[in-house]
Amino acid sequence: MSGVHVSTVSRTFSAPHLVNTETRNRVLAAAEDLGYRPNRAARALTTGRTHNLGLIVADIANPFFSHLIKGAQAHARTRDYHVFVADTDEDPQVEEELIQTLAKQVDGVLLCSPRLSNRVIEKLREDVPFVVVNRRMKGMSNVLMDVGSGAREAIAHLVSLGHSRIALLAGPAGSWTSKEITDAARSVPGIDLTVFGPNSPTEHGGLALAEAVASADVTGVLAYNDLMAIGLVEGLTSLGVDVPTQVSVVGIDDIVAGRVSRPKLTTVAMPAEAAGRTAVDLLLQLVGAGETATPALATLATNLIIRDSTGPVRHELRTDP
Amino acid sequence: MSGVHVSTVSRTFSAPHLVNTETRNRVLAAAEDLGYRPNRAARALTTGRTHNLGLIVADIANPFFSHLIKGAQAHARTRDYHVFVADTDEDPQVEEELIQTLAKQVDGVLLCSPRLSNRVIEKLREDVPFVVVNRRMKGMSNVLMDVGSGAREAIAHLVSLGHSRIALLAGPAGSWTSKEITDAARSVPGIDLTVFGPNSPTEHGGLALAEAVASADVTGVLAYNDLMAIGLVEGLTSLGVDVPTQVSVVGIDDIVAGRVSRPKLTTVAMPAEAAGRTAVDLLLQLVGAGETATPALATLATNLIIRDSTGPVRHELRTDP
DNA sequence: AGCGACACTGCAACCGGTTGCACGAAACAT
DNA sequence: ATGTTTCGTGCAACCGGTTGCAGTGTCGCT
Repeated sequence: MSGVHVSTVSRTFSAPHLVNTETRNRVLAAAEDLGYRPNRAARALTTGRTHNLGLIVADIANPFFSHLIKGAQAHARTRDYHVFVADTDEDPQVEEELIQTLAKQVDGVLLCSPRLSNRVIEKLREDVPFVVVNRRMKGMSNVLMDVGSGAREAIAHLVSLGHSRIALLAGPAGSWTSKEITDAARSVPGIDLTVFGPNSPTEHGGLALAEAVASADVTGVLAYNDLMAIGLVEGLTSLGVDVPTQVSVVGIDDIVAGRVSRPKLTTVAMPAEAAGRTAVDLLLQLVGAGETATPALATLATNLIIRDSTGPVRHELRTDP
Repeated sequence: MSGVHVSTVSRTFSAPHLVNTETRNRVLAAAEDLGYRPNRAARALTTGRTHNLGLIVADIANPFFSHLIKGAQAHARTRDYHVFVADTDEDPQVEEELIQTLAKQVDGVLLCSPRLSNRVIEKLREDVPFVVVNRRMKGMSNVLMDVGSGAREAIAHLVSLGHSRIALLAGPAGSWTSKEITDAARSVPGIDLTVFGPNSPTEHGGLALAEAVASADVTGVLAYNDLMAIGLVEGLTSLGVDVPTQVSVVGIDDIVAGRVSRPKLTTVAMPAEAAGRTAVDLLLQLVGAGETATPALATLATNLIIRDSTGPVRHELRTDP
């Protein structure tokens, strides 16, 4: 209605300095009037930039991921990007489909704790730039938590309390983090380690292991995440095994539920929000640089939070029957 | 490479019956070979259908929403739709921007527990079809939880335990659910109700109210959600007020943290996953029907789950000083 | 007055598909 | 053998923007 060519309208929004102030104002006024906003999808057709990022997680209900998501979304917003989140339900098949669908609708994808094989990820990478969180992949940008040293710290804590027979509840198959934790635990000398898994990384997964843990000859447990640890504690308690006097339990993640459950959960805190922010930074860097991009690696520190689910081993109760 | 016109390729994917079986196979083979997939965004330009839905929540870290999201995503997937989730951080401003950006990239939006005013929502509605969850809006499709009767049931439970001086911890300003709960509570005869709020619907929000609740002359509390209830219990406990012997607390939502916190939280369960599924159904119905759509209303039942955070009032302790 | 520089703005091709229409060939009917 | 369908495919316009190029008008300078 302002009687100008579409290209002028276009420039008003994407290159304001190229259009006369007065014309621009007229266009803006008309746009305001008609409630017009440039169509991002159409723009993406020619520019190749959607100004959207995709974020894929295995389980949106896992509080660890929620915080990562919040960090990523808030940070992306400050860079005029939007983050679309999708949940794979721990299903590698769904994960792959999701990436392919997302590929053309976003400028880059944050892949968090993928369950896919490295090979498939390498292939998908041709379709869209990636930053992989919680998995080390050569030649790609990664955001990692130093979960190995977190696990070692947790086990050192158990050892310092006198525990030497320790169980490790592994996470899901395909999880890099789970492998990392397992390797770290195995590398600790002088302990007797039993590994259970792979398991579903949920409260239910922990609950299901209660009997096995109770009948195994262990006094300390490190779980793949807090959800499992909480489930385990619940299970042990209902079996009449007290935490921490009979078994000490350490989780990983530091989610709210761990702080309010009783006993309060000792855990390895993961900087989820920071990871989300960092991942967005690396991804935008990658997107901006195009083909020439150098993959970057960020490793974030973890730290042990000692609460009430761990305590000194009681030797007298653990003599032979 | 298969030597056919683009339009034939297009038809191979969007109208297979129009193309010769043999040609189709050749195209599909070539596509497979080149890793070609139709660009959804480009398709959307002409068809007006992106096959994407947007889902907007106030706080993705709230477990109630996580389950709603999972329900919606899983259900949408079976209809060949994808759901993009975005978090507003409880900020109406962000909520509005998000809707506008999403508007052209999705076929419809699920707006969950909006903080925006009805007026603004009515306006935004011209840009994109909506289904509003947890808010009654005339002329629009809604998915509601019968939170009013849930609240009445919760209060009846408290009354049956002998409580009559009851506190209500309201939710955030602008929340329809909060208003609904408050109205329901006020409509219960024979109790002495104190309303606190509006409050931040988080653990921290509940924690912050502990002192006020402790010094108010109440023996029963109904909180806007479990997160607040958990925070309140934490706060009361650290003030030396025991739950449930001195104060009984009821939450709303039935999140995991409530089941593992001690005492286990009595709560009004909300069918979050079902709500997500239902909302997707209504939205697709709306999208399919275009302008002629009749708005639908779905109300889902809630139910009281009695656990350990509520108990009989102890009259002897509550005599005057 | 004449000329180049500069600031705007319009033109048209393009992004990657979709779709109504037309056309040719094969199949069927008369 | 000829006329009529039917089927399969190509053509070209279009969706809503972006952008290189060219054209116009204004201004300053010699």
